Amino acid sequence: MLKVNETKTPQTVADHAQIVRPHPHCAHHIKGDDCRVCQVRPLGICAVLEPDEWATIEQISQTVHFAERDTLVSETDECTHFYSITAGVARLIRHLPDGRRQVMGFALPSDFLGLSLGKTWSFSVEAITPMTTCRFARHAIVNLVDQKPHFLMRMHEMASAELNLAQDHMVLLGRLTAEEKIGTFLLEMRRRWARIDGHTSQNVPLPMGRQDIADYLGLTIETVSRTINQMQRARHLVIVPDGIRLLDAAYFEHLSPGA
Amino acid sequence: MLKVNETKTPQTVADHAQIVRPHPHCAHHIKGDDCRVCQVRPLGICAVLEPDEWATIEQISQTVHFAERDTLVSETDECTHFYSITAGVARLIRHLPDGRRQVMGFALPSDFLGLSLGKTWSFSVEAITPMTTCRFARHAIVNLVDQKPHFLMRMHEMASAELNLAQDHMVLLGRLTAEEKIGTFLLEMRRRWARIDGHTSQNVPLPMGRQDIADYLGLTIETVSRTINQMQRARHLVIVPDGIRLLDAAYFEHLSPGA
DNA sequence: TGTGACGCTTGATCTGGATCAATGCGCACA
DNA sequence: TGTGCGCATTGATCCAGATCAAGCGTCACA
Repeated sequence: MLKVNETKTPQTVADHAQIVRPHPHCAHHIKGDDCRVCQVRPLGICAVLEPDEWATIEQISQTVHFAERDTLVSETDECTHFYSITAGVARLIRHLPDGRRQVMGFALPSDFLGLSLGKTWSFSVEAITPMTTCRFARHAIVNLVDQKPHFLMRMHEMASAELNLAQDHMVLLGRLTAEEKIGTFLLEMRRRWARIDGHTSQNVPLPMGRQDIADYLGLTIETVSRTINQMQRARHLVIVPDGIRLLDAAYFEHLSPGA
Repeated sequence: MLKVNETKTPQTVADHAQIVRPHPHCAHHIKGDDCRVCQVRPLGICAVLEPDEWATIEQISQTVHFAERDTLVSETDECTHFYSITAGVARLIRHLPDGRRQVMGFALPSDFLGLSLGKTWSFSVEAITPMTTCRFARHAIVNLVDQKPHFLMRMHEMASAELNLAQDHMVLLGRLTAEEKIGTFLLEMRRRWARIDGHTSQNVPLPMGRQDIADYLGLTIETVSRTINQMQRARHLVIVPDGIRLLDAAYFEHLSPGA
């Protein structure tokens, strides 16, 4: 799953993007996950569970699909369920009363929604592609965390990693130029996809639209479009269907301060 | 501790700022905290400990003082100790190779440094005022967390609150105007001081300099200075020694989107 | 009572990225 | 084979906030 058939053609990225989209159904539920075949288990919240604990998790989880543009959770919702993403991509977003938006991040396969264990969401989650998730009732996870300290420790590890990413992003938003923001973003996405599919490809799938990238980086859609196209004209990358391909990795490494 | 003698004079803020500064010694250690007299215990990491657990904490902690401008931890350091702040204010800061800085946040009394439990720091912590901290060896806290799941849960709660603050700050950095950033910042500081000293005062101590505020809000020092002085000319606030006093709370509430 | 360092303020000017305004392009559906 | 809609691109212009450049007040120390 999520393996890229590495080739020299732009289709590689298209294939990759294709693979993260399961099937275009509306949200529906299927009882009974099978942890033995879960592709993201070693990366996600379940990585610390022993095989004899899989049954426990299976009993409290459901597979839930979402279609593109579905809202998984709304920032005003009470938090009744948590989600572990097994396929697809979502945006975590906060809305201001006047329509301004800030995208807090993108949720990829193996990411967990609900790390804070709080009773309310503080952001909306909207499907960018069709998604498959492993859904848990909040109370079931709270019970599990009470009974299995190593599971709580795993939640804490993942929340800490999230906090670290958030701090990286504060530096980006507060102190980087538009060009540095785009470059850093592309390297971040390449790194995250590599962790999931196990390949270090120069192809970076970008299932989110230009407006989402702009709202993630604190820019406008015009600046995102212009900057990426300037990078293409300068032969630093090529724009391919559903993403970009990095041509000049050194340029991006140099561009991204502190990494 | 940290009580404000509420009066109508600007001296209130100066008094307040005075009180958060213990004494101007260089960093030195005093063995043996006394949790019974700890002023921030109900607010900090120790809030979940029962009186019979205080002895455990006292055994693994030391009181450590820092002078203004001392560096508590450096972003490249290995993390050998954690700190619970009992008095004073510090800045959490990331440096870019070319000298640009991003202040991730300000650490106030009752804040804990090391919530992520990781082996390395990802930011520097620099004392803005003289500080008093309760210091713990990392391994001692890791042991404690292993033995007392409710203590781990407390760490997780506080880390989650931190993540939430970080996300608020991303919205600020990415989507607010300079005026909105300053207004939101002042309300945030008022709220945080109120939690510590128990008063809702219109006096907001600002022990950090203008440059620190600028680096926290993604602005320049000139824009911070101009904006605050414009607010003063418009009678929304008055600048007092070591801080500001809010005159027109409604203006600030209206200015700050989503709060 | 200097004096020099430091932090803050204020003014003049500049500019990176926002805003405003078309245009293009691909794809779903008639 | 159209036609309309949603997105991306591109150009022209604008402006919020950065940059550049003086002051100014206060405090530590000579």
